[in-house]
Amino acid sequence: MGRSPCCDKTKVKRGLKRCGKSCRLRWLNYLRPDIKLGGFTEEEDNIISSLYVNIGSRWSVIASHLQGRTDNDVKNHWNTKLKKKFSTSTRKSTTINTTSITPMQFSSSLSLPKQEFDQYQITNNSILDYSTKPDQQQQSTISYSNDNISISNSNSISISNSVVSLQMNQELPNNAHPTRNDDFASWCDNGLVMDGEGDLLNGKFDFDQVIGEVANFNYSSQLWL
DNA sequence: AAGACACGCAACCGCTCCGTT
DNA sequence: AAACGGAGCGGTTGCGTGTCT
Repeated sequence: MGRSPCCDKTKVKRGLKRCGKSCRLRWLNYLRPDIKLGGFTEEEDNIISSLYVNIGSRWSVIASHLQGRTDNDVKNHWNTKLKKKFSTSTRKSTTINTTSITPMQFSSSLSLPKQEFDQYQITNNSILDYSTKPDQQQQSTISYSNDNISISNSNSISISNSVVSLQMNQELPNNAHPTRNDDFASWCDNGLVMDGEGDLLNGKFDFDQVIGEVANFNYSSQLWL
């Protein structure tokens, strides 16, 4: 037996033949007065990309992080523009070995300015290098003027704000990995640390291990932004 | 000038979830 | 507990418009 259509347009009397469901959708996606149309900012692009890396195509969750944007709008924007931009940028990024699971060793303390994404990504690569190239562990000290991140010798990282993180890894289906307490949290591109629901986190994070570009950690304290 | 092609985006389709009966 | 219906969601389509040849 076939499935019944979502609405019966033969009963719609005139005009564009919109049923109740179509009207509702049009209101939600287009006519609502608080909706922003077009013109995505660089910051919005970054948030969308970051969330997509972490939680996948959960457009409603992603849209909930962008004021005035609908899931449909975000989805269209991703499919038409960001997907290409994103695949181009990840092709250029450093390839990281994802097969080895290596305890993360930090030999330096560092802090990072939230705004300076480029510098931060360089820093991330350096951190990853520590996990994949043990012979270089003692060689670098990185520091910045602000104190958004600090890393100690005891495999823990403190995050005082929502900050930039590790580059995406296309070889993994999802950048979120379970921690010991069965919750999820991960780094992502462009300044966010979030859990499996896409909620942003800050607080103190204790690393268990690093798998490629993904860090497993327990967060001993967490604040919802 | 016109046909082909690419792109952006509103809307549709069909599925799942969840509250109600 | 089961059935039902509405709401919400993500994938996809189709149309209008712009660009290229």
